[in-house]
Amino acid sequence: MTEKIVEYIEKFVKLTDEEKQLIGSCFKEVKIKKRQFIVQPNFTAKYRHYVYKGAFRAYVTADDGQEHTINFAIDDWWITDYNSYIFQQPATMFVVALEDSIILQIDFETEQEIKRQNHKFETFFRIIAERGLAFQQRRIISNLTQTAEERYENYVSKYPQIVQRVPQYALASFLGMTTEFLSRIRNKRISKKS
Amino acid sequence: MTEKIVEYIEKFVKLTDEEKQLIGSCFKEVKIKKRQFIVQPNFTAKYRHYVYKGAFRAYVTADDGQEHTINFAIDDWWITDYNSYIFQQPATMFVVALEDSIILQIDFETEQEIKRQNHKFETFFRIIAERGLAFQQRRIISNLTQTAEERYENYVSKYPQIVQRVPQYALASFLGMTTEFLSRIRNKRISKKS
DNA sequence: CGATTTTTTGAATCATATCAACGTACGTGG
DNA sequence: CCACGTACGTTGATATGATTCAAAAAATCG
Repeated sequence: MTEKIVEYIEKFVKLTDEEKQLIGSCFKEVKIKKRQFIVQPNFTAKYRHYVYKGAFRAYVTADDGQEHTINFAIDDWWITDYNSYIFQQPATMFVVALEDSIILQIDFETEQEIKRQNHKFETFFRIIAERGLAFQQRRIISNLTQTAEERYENYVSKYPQIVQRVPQYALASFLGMTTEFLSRIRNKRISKKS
Repeated sequence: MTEKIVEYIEKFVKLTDEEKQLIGSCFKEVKIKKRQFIVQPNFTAKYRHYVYKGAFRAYVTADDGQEHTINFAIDDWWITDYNSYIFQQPATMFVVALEDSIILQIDFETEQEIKRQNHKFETFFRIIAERGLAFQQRRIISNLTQTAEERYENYVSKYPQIVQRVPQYALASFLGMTTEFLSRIRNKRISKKS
């Protein structure tokens, strides 16, 4: 089961058989049922989660009770409350399974240890942090420059696999609009096409 | 001049005198005049810039010509188009000096080399990427959950030094609103206070 | 100083939210 | 495997936060 994550890591840094063995052993496989939480507010996020198979949604709830989706993660993506995990502070986000899923998780202490021990793992985590940074920068730009409809069209064309797998209210709150408005956008689009 | 950046790096990783010497020599000091660009669209961002003294603004221009501020950087902050720098692809952003400034810049190849050579530098850049990630996550949450007025109040209380130093139209576009609307918010606030 | 850039103000308009009600689909227990 | 309840998506009417445009006022700069 850890073969997949080793393969993933090898896309970024070449590993010896011994290193593959080591890094594989750092991750624990966990089955998560739909609607189960893997991160909750006020608890420190102890793990960084790699999605082996399944789908997750990270969100916050505003003062008025509304949920705002911060991120999605499906097969081969990572998810956690980074602010909580990196600084080992209480989380502000929920991370919940949208389907029955399998994750591979590494805990904070173990991650620190293997980064300290082996330059290659330090490099690997540096690379995924940088990629996350670039990814989020693109999202910030999209949010600032595009209308609700453009953000939706853009997201559908870039991440069709996610659009298909997540509930519409979650997608709407990710894109910064209400469920109702997203519904109207979709209907408009369908009637345009036909 | 490079003492300051070495001191900054030492906050995250302890260095020997030799390493201090080495990392200091990787940065080049450059004076930048107000309104001068250090990153421009279509050119690959060759450098990561540390602001020794001064103020910068990173922004994109949308199809309709409107400018949207992506980031600010003042003394002791870093700035570049990360998407361009990390992947060495053509930039989409401008980065411009808001005042006469002094920066310390490291070029992509040099950075790669010192990260490869010394575990500590790899660690350092991993840490700043992670912090950037956490920082941007907070911004995304703020944009999704708060009204224009709340975003402004929040930003003023967290980054008063920046609010004081950047033009209002730049701040407005950073916070995702028009200059006019920000002006109205500020006036409302002043009259409330008195 | 005059010229340019930035901020302010007012009025009209627009994109999106809200609220309420209804239709649909799904998953869960019997 | 059906039926029921809850979760999800749609639609219409109305409300509102924020934008747009235009023009004046204020601040900054050479």
